[in-house]
Amino acid sequence: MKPEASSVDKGPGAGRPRDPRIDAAILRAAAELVVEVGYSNLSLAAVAERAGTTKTALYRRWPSKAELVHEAAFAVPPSAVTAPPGDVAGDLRAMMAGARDSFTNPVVRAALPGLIADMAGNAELTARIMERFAGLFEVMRYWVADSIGRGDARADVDPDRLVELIGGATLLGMMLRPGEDLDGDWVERTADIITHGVMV
Amino acid sequence: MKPEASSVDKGPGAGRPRDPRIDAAILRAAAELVVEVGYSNLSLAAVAERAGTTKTALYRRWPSKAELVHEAAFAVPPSAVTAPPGDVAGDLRAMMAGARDSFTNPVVRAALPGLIADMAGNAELTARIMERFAGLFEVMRYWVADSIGRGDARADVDPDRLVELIGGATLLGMMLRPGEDLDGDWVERTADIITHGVMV
Amino acid sequence: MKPEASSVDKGPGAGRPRDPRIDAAILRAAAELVVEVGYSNLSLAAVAERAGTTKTALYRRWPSKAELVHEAAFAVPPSAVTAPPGDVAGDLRAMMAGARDSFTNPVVRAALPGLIADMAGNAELTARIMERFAGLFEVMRYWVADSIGRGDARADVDPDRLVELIGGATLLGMMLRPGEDLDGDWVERTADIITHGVMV
Amino acid sequence: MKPEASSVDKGPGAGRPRDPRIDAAILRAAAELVVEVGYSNLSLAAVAERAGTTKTALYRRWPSKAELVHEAAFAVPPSAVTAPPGDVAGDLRAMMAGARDSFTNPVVRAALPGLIADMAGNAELTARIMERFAGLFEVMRYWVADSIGRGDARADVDPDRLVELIGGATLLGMMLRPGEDLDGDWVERTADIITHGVMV
DNA sequence: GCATAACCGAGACGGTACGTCCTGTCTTTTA
DNA sequence: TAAAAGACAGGACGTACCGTCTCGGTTATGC
Repeated sequence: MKPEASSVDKGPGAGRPRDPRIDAAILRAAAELVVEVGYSNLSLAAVAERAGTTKTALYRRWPSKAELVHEAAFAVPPSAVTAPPGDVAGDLRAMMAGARDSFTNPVVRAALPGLIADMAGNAELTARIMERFAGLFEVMRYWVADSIGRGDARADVDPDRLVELIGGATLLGMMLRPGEDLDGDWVERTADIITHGVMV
Repeated sequence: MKPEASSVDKGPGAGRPRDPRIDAAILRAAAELVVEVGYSNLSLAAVAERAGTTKTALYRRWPSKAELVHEAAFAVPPSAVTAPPGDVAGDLRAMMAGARDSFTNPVVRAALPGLIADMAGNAELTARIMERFAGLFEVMRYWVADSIGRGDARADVDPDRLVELIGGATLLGMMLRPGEDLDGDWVERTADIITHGVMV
Repeated sequence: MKPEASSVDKGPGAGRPRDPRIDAAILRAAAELVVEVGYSNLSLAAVAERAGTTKTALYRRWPSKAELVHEAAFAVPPSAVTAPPGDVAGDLRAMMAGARDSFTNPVVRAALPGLIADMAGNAELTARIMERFAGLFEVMRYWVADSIGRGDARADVDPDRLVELIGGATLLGMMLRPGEDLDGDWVERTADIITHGVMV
Repeated sequence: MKPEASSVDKGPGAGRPRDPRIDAAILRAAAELVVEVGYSNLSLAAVAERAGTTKTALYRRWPSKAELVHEAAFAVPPSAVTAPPGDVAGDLRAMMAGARDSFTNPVVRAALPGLIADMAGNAELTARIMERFAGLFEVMRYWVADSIGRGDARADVDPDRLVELIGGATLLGMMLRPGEDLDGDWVERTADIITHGVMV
């Protein structure tokens, strides 16, 4: 049995079904532990123990620490912008705040640096993790097209670059401030530059 | 003997002096190996072996893998902008290209994700690595103040946010493209947004 | 359901009857595999797979690896001496050759050392395996009594010791020669000593 | 560093020397544990723990459980016959008792079945273990030649078969009696048969 | 000139985590 | 009920790395 990246169904099939409580217990244990000890000090044996199960059950579900932690950290993918009204400055500030909130989540914050390290040189893992954020790019493309259509944004604004700017600044800002969070002022000042960069 | 973060001189002192060729050989070996196998698969024993020396000599010089690789990767700190004339668009494009060039260096690219992981939760290491980039923030502050003074930049542009936007977008852009580099068009499109965000 | 040591019938009973072809397939697979990979490397999952069935069916029939292999190896219990005429030297040589033939069987040879190991500290298993050889002691007692009666054997020959000498020498001789077999000369020379030890 | 079968010296060499107390502690722990839990339940991690060291140190010294236990059990090789006077019956009885004493040693008794299993199919290990008993065959050859020379033994007695008979009967006798020992009567009765088999 | 201090190589040390394997049991669907 | 499939707990395996240490032996300086 090759482990599925996530514990998805694989047809009804025969055999004893996996106990879904074990899935949940492992994810919960991984989330707790990664916050407590950090990604690199996170041992899969410790996760299994806290989840009240064994390494065997864990490896049956996830092929690596990265896949497990990735799923534990991003159980709910970050949403870009929920309310899409026509206010460029407000929307960008909301996106910025959303990115800040996603990355500031304790589990994400503890897991992200390690995940980044494991992703490097593992294109497959990178792709799987990144597809979770694919929606963000899609939403941004619609938003930019809409803003241009309304005459609020310059015609040559590249939406993919915009995602990279917002996400990258948040990522780097978080890394530069171990211990502390990104406050409202930070969001304001960063969104301000981007807003002027987008507006017509 | 506590090892010095880098192999700086510590007075004449007595005793046999360190062989500087070993310093160089270790740094070279570390740079080569981190590119070949990646940060997490980099073993200090392997570095010592390729350098033709031993772990003992290595640990005498650097206290940890992170410190060693950090020094191997950033032997020359990245310069922000060399020619500082009064062209906002040109300057920002040059800074963007400079960041791109720094992060695209094979050794940096191979080492950075792992360094980020080791930095998390190690504020001391973070500080030491970050001080290498302190000059960037300083230069940016001067550049912004100058541009504002010339009436080319808006008065409320925050230079620190600007550094985070440029560096973060470059970092994230690199991470999203394992294998490929950031081309001129990428630099152009990203710098374009920032430029409009800065200009008055 | 406790499994029976061997797959004996347990009355007609209710429910679906066991498929006897599975019994045979498992025993054949166990015999083949123990020769190929040795006792300690023999996994019950592999036996089940080669037999075209599953561990469930296997464990329903035999409670442990030792019981299964024991039955696979000693499907036919070794006979002591088939023709019982009154020739001490000839009979002992025949017994010696019989022991040699039993232990030289490839399956027995591959299985025996592991079985010995599993028997140690498991008196119940030891008893079950040993009762398969109980007939040998019985036959030997008759044979010795008969030989003494005919005046061919000394009166104080202990038949149980005789069995241990013959079996033990064969066992040890086999162990000392991994790869090769015990030839006719070996049988001759060993039987010679015992014969003189028995004869009046 | 390939582990040496036994922790023999390998020249003066460089590097930190092995701590001989660790060798001793491991052997002692292995001897104790094999008696307590049996060979198959003996885990190398448990041996290391009881010895107050780690698996690493253990694997540095012995390549396998068999090699370690073999050395722990046969720290002193069994001597064949110490007093070699010219009494065939007495000498053989002494040899028999010596074999009995060797195999009855608690450590040997606990270790032997498992060792036998591991030896099977590992000719190299078999050879290494057997060479420890090579002296026995040598001594027996001298003893037989001497006895023949004195006219006490028949000329065609094969000394190697004699070793196999004595050792084999003891081995098998021990295996057939889990829990109990081989008593003086057993030695007497078995030696009696062999003595008559040898004497002229 | 010779002691001292720090270097160098080699490699063992305690410790920890890894990912795999196997055993014997249990739980499910299907026959 | 049995059969097939496969998950489950538990635990050993042998390997790899880390960062420290203990050696014997080698340079430099500095008294």
